[in-house]
Amino acid sequence: MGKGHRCMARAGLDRHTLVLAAAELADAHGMEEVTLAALAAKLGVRSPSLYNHINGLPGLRTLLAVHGLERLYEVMSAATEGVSGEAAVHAMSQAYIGFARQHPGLYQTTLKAPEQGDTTLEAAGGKILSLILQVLSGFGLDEEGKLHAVRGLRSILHGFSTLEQQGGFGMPLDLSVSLTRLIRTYIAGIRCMGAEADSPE
Amino acid sequence: MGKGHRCMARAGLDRHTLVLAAAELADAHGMEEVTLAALAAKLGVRSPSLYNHINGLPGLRTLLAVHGLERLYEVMSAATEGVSGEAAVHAMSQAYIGFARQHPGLYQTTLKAPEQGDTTLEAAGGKILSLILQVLSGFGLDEEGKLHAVRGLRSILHGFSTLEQQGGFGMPLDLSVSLTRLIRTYIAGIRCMGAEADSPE
DNA sequence: ATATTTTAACTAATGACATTAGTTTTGAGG
DNA sequence: CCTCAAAACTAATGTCATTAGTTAAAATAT
Repeated sequence: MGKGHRCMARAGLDRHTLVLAAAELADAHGMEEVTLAALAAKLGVRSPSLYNHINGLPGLRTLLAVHGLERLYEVMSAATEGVSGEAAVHAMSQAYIGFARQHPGLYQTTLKAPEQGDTTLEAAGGKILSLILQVLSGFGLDEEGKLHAVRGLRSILHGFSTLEQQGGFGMPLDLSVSLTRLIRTYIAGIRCMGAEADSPE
Repeated sequence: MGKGHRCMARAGLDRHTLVLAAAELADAHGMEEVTLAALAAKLGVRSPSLYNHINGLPGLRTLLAVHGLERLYEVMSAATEGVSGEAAVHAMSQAYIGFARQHPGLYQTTLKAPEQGDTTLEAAGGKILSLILQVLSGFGLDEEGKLHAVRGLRSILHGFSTLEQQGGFGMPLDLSVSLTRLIRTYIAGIRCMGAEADSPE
């Protein structure tokens, strides 16, 4: 139904519409500007009306996190389709960084809220974890080694994304080259260390 | 007139005191709780009084970032004193992660504000960059390779810190082991790749 | 010592925001 | 047509940052 100009018909909002609009705000203006006031203005309603669909600003942030993780999983999963080994790691990494570049605000929300008992959020994160685990198969790592490697790769990808986005890399040096080299170096390390003994520090 | 000396009136506040108090707030309760209202309450004054010393909340955040970077540089520098090679990389990394663990709020501010023209902030970041560059010497990297490696190591350290702090690592696996393995793997990668040709992607 | 200047503190006021409570209106089902 | 739950609204409260203008104390000059 049409968007009334005044205090007219219902706006026909639902939770999903709110999340999509909030994601647009986040990517366009940054997460600081994702306020209920701005979201309500964008949707043509008053702020309190949003409470019919979401659980306040914290609730919206959680929904954004889940949405972001699901979208992130999609691009990562699509990128690794039919690829394996080192090529899969590179493809997945490019997809991850690309997502963060294309959706800076939404990406930021994905790390926000590890609330306890939020099964949807945990599930969304779990799918990404499984995907990375799968991509890291075939490098001769045992189960524990794979888990450590997942942490390593996630650290690399998240750290690179964050530093890139807020200009932490001030040096005039090609970012794509940096990323490719970083991933290649990490994989080479996994390969080179595979044969060695696990020397304690 | 000479402006080199301080003139303290009633409560004896100055910029440094404010920054220290704000850093305590940040580490104790998180950056969201670092408000001018909370800071003023902690210091026993009213919020507007703080404007005599800082440039509003954005100014305070910038000061916190500089302070955090300087403290971070101190621990990183101290850790690498008299060490070199792989041991220096490990020591520096442990110091970095340790700082982030001990000062979660202050660490968070160090990435916050890359404002333009802020020379003190750039200087503080530059010192850390130089230190990492120095630690990465002696691995047979050329100049460009070293710059890429700095980006890599910073990504690793920042990504690991962030994910660790907000519980992104949900798995029941020793964090110290993960970090040590990650650094060791990265260094091994640098070593193993040193001889190879720079194959394009 | 007294006067002047500087400045750090204050009070008061404004505007943005989130949130709650209570009210009206809408749209769908009986 | 009537009823009812949901979705929108208005009104109100409280927190926060920020600005303007005031007061008083410390530092400095006379």
